[in-house]
Amino acid sequence: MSEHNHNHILEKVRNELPTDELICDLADLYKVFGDTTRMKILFALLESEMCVCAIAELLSMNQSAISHQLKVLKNANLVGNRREGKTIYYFLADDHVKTIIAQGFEHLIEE
Amino acid sequence: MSEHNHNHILEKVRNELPTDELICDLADLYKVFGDTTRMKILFALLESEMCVCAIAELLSMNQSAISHQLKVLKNANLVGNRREGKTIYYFLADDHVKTIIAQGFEHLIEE
DNA sequence: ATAACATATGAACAGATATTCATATGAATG
DNA sequence: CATTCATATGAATATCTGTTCATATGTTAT
Repeated sequence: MSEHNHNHILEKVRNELPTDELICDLADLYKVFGDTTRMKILFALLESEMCVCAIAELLSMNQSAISHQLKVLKNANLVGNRREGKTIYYFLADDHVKTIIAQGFEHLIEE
Repeated sequence: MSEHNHNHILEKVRNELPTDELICDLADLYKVFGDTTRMKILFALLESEMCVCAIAELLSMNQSAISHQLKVLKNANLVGNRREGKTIYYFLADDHVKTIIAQGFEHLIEE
């Protein structure tokens, strides 16, 4: 245990930290963006709504994998879906996806 | 394999998809935000630069865990550090951290 | 030089996560 | 109502990830 006295800073920072719950929620949200498959799905939906099997074909992955990931995206309220007969179309839920991705982009290009 | 014909959409979307490499880089960036410990560290640094042991004390975690996570943050160019004698201070590398977190926030509060 | 302190690193382990396979649900159609 | 098609779901598995422990590096002071 260190006797280093950073108590001033600690107190200051501690008061400004969000609650554990909020931090968890935020981390959980970003976790959703932190997977290649889901990121590809989001990019695809950025262009057009798509049904599950079209996404699967696009990414050359099996239908089950895509379904599982769409569920994750839906739980995070990043996508919505609508039924049309047998097929279910998925689409981006709101514009945050676009802005969040754009922000990441900007960070990357600055190296 | 489905005989459903979504070939029009597939072609359209395929042409707009970023390269696998870019998508991977983006996912890797968000992965870094997708962990509670790292998120807490980022929030702390948002207030003030801090040395490793101060962060460890703040989060009640051992020094090694914090060091490992700081390395992850540094590899993603999200934090930088400077040495002052024995102690090493970490700080946010740029303003993207702030804007990326803010964007996630906005999504959360909209439920 | 040696001791003490701050941080970094590597190996090991436990817990989380993505994909696959098999199967279930649910809608349309003959 | 039985079959087919589109999607969803649960269990199993293999991989990845975060933390811990032990130890190494590097700096300061005696």
